[in-house]
Amino acid sequence: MDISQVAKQTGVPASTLRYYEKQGLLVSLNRQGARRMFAPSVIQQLGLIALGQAAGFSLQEIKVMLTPGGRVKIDRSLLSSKAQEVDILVKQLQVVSRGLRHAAACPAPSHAECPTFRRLLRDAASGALRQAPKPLVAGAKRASSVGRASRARKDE
Amino acid sequence: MDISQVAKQTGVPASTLRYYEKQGLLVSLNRQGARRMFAPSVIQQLGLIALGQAAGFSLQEIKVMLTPGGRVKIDRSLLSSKAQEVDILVKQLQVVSRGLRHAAACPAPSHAECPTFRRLLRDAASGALRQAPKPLVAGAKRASSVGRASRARKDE
DNA sequence: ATACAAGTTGAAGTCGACTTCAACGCAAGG
DNA sequence: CCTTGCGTTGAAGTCGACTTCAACTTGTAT
Repeated sequence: MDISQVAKQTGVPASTLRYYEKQGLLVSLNRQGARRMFAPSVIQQLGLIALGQAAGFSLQEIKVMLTPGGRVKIDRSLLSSKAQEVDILVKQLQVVSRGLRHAAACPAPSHAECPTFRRLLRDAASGALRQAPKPLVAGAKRASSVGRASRARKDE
Repeated sequence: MDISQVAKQTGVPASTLRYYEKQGLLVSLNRQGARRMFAPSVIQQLGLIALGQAAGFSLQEIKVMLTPGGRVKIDRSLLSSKAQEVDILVKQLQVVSRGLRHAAACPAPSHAECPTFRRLLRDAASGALRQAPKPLVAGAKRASSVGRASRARKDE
């Protein structure tokens, strides 16, 4: 598959694919002339990367988890500790969600006065922020829909 | 309270407080000479900001939600739609968590072969990333522990 | 053969949320 | 008086994950 095919199928822009390769997350090799040719497995690899990102791993962290071939070679304990982190984050976000809903519903003129809100605020502040794990779902504004992709983004 | 007191009590660095003020998220006024003096309510305001950030609002979004006095003045529907987004994110993260746990537990030599993993991968990739809402908990590497003071840590 | 779309590269730009820096102000204490 | 030390400012730097750009080279269709 050439770069634009991968881009179309996965929704990951070509520039990102090149970037990933430069960062060592992807291997393409077997170039046809100057052009990259990717093995079909690249789609799996991109899925892995997406999963890793969604879990809050940085690209560099993800990199050390992939063998050159793109297979998972991970330290299982690292993985499950990350899963725990994600779970913690989930709990914090649920608190946040409750906080938002309360703020939306509570008719109190000043939320600062409402004990419920104050508690949520404390939880959200000391909890949710204090030990925030990672940039979580950062830059992923659009793009990346590895599962399938009708039409991709225009790249450079 | 002067800036360093606020910093100590909240854990938010002075530079951040100045930054927030410059961005219009905080009001300090009543300066003593050249020095900022904050009303005690600033702590509440910082809590609100922390909550907003944890919910995935950008500082600018948070700004429009606070009246100059630091009170919530929010468009309630905006709030609850944000709460929904957070809920969606929570669901996605739960998928991610399951994916991580599976990867940690599954003995298959190649995860690419495991149907369970493939499914999780697809979900994580097309779901979790595709419509990620906001930078969520971005830069908050350390700092910000509004709920507790400089010493002694209790609960979480 | 020639045009043109698509690929390649390294370098630089972007974005958000801060941090760091240099240069300077000012009040209190030795 | 003069140092110490916190405070102030605007400007610039940082970080991660990309994107965009300029300048080319290639593959393919006509």
